[in-house]
This record gives sequence, C-alpha cells and structure tokens, in this order.
Amino acid sequence: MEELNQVLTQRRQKAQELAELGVNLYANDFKPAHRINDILAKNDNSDAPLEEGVKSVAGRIMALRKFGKAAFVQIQDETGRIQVYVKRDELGVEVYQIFKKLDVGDIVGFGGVLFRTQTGELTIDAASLKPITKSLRPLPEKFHGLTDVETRYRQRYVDLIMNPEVRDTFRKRVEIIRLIREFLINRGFMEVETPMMQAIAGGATAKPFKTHHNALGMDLYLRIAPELYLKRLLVGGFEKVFEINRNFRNEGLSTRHNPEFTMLEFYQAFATYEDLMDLTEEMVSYVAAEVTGSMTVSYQGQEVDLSPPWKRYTMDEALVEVGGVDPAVLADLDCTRQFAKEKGITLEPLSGHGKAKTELFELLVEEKLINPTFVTQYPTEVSPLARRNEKNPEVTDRFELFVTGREIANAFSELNDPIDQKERLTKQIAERGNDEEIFPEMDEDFVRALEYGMPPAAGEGIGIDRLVMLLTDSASIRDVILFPHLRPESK
RNA sequence: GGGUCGUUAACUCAGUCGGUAGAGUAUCUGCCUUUUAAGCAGAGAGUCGCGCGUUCAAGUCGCGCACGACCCA
Repeated sequence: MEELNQVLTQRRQKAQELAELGVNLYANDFKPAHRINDILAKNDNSDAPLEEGVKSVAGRIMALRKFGKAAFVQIQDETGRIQVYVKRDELGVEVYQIFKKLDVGDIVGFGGVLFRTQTGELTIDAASLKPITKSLRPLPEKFHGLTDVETRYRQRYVDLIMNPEVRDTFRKRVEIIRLIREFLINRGFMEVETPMMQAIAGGATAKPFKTHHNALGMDLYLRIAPELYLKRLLVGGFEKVFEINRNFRNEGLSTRHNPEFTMLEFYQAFATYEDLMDLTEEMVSYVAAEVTGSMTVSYQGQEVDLSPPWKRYTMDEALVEVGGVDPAVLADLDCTRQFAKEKGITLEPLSGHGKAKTELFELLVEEKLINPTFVTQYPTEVSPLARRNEKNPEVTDRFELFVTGREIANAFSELNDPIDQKERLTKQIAERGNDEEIFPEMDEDFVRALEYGMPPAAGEGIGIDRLVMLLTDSASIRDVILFPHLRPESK
C-alpha cells in the first residue's frame, strides 16, 4: 500500500466530513436529464433567448473558482464542459456547507436554469446540488494538464479526463472501424470470427505468443494472422468475408509496433488484386472524408492527398522512378546483387533476384511514398501465399499500399493451387527452421481445404492502428491504442 | 541489442562552481455573491527513480540497475 501524502490524507478527511454531514459519497440515484454538449449547442446563439426550464447535468468538477458565499464551477461530462454558478443564498446554508467540501475531480449533479454571465458565458444557475462520487486523488494541474507520456499511457483514465484531444482520437478510432464495417457490409461482405488461439501459427512469418490448454494438454499460439481460417471459409462457400480483430506478434515494441494490434482482413471470391486496389482506394478515401471532413490530411507536418485515383507502380517501376535505380541494374541478378551490396545490404547466399529487389525497395523507395501509392508485382520469392502472375511467374499478383512512407495494406490474388501451396509452405518452413522462436509446422488441414477447391479470390490486410495514426495525426501507435503495453511499473 | 536524452512536491518545471531544495498550479487557513489559469494575505507539503562509489560534503561528479522517450539494428 502506497503511503498517503498530505494531499491524499486531506481528501480522505474531507470525504469523512462529508459522510458525517449525511452525504452518500458514492450515490447512484441521480439521473442527469441533459448532456452538456446538447445544452451548449441549443443555446449557442448569444442573441437568441435561452432555453427555459431546469437543466440537470452530471459530471466531473474540472475547475472551481470559489468566492466567500458563491462560486463558479466547470463541470465536464462525456460531451463537454459547462459552467455552473453556485450561490449560498440559492442553495441554502446546509447544502452550501456540503458544496464547500467538494474538490476538483469530484463527480456531482446540478439542477438549475440557464443564464449568461456578464462576459456572455452560458452558465447554469444552480438551484440544486447532488454529490455523486468523491474523488480521493487530485487531478493534474489545470494549466499544463498531464503531459508525462509514461503516466498518460499507464494511467490512461487520467489522460482521458484531462486531454480532450485524446478523447477525440479514440472516438475517431471507433468511428473509423465503424465506417469500415459499414462500407464492407454494404458491399455484401460478411463479418466473421475465426480462432485467436491456433494450434499452428500460420498466415504470416512472425514470432507467436505461446500458451497452453490444460484440459486438452496441448500448446496453442495466439494468432499472428487470421488468413488461413478466412480462406477455409472461402472453401466453405462464403464468398465475401472480413474480420477486424487482434493479431499478436511476440516481437519488439516501437512507435509502430505493439505486441497486439488490430488488423482488418477481407477476402473476396472471383476477385483479383486489381479489384482490391479499386476497393481500397474507395474505402480509405471514404473513411478519411467521413472522419476528417477532407481528402487531404496533415500527418506530422506532411500534407497527404488521399483523393483517388492513387499512383500505381510495379516494384521495378518504383525502384527506377522513385528509387532512382538504373533499369540496367535490375535486368540482371548479378548486377542487382552487386548494387545491393554497394548500398550496404547483406544478402543470404541463397536469396535470389526478388529478395534483392525487395531489400532495395525497402531501402530506397518506401520512405519516399508519401501520398498513397500501390506497389504491385512483388517477387514470388517473398510472397509465399500469393498467386503467381500468369505472364511472369517470378512475380505475384500482389500489391502493398504505402502512405507517409509506411505500409498500410498488403493484398494479393490468392494462391489456390494446393500442390503449389504445399510446396511453397514446405520451402518457407525449411527456410525458417533454425529460428527457435518461430514454430514452423505444415498446416495439413489448410492444404486439405485447398484440395477441396478454393474459388479464385483476392484478399487483403489493412493495419487499422496505422490507418488510425494517419487519420488522427498520431506519431506513435501508443497514441491510438487505449492501453498500450509497457513494462510493469518498478516497485 | 546499440546510441542519445530524461526521471526533483499531487501536476508542470527551475536548481549556477559539489555546500543539507525552489517556483507556479493544486492543498490547508482567513477575506471575498458574475469569475475565466479569479484575486488578496498566510501556512503546510520532498526517499531529488534505486543502489554503490568518489568527497569533509552529492539533486549536482563516476559506475551499475530500473522505468520512459527518441533514433538505429
């Protein structure tokens, strides 16, 4: 138990004194009839007469300016803040006695009629007062608020009380997800739920979290991707499915990585990756316009234009046009490898042309793609689950979407040839066989599903956290996750 | 994993050359019935992240650790 300092002790004493005055410190019998923002909105014209009648609101005291026998109180509910004017002569001596023991941070209810102060501020003239919840801890200072990022993440509840822009970011996050759902459902997609705990962590290459099921006596992994299950649903005959849910990857934390993060994955039968480029353009620009009211967003000082159509490059085109690479270098494997080496890239002896190009792309091109850009024709070598291009089997019918230099989406026409798929998975497993933190295993059931026949389809994953970062101008993924992972507090 | 920076009152921050710690807000007391970071007068409040070392003396210098931020891998 934390030792009580002076301030905490005084709060507890006040709470005791209020209790002795007959106040229920944690009452739950006050039903506010109005929300603060509604009152503000309906009375925002300073020339028009104010609404008549008693308003009742409940919220947290955020500021308290006390005079001898009167006071101005700022109270905040979920929707906003309003000022309340409290007078001893109106409330009566006994109620005012109780009022004087209230603190910033307490939750109270007020009833009264509206008026404007001499400076024109809309104010409730309190006729009644109801203490609802006593706060035993002081809020941060009123001018600077709470700025310490560690405390903001560890005590998000205080962050949310103090920082309206943080509340706004998380409202936008919810809205973005709602709009995506609506968009997909309106186009005939069905939202599904697939296992978060999987016996084989497939669908991506990443280190999984391991857990154990006692009754079954077996290890399970938290999923790194839902992909292989969503494809099983295509086999089952559902033609347009999506899932918005958490993936878990047992890797480092950074401004762009949280061990659990939210992915949208969707799959559409009889569609190609080109269809998904159109859909993605439409969906993201629609969501952006709805959430921000504009097709251009400012991200960390950069202007980003989201209006469609978006630029589309093949990887080779992007290397030449954006990365400034000589086309002759890309034409020949040895030239490409040599060029990559000059750029400081170390390649495994067995890695081929595609791997070299992808490394060069990451180094020379990615960070330059500020406005939304689709990059297509990813090498087959780095795309184990994607369908080969009919004309050039070295590349796949795949794209990634980049905005502000970051990957936002990854999509491809899905490989549905079970023989090819099994070979590629076998190769992939062999390649990562030495990493003890990855648990490679052939998903025989997935291959069996493909053997029944999966309709041709295209699928896509969109990192929701990164999309929310873009649309809320947030520098860190921790600013768009309510409770980001941190190390335990020391002590 | 490496580098840089940070950690001082509940919050936001100062702290000089190493000499036993300061401000504003918040809190407490008194005055104050239209304030807007309300005002005036007074008071209390600190394990200077943790540990070890150097020194007569450490918030300050050194080393280690913890937590966080940013950059790099």
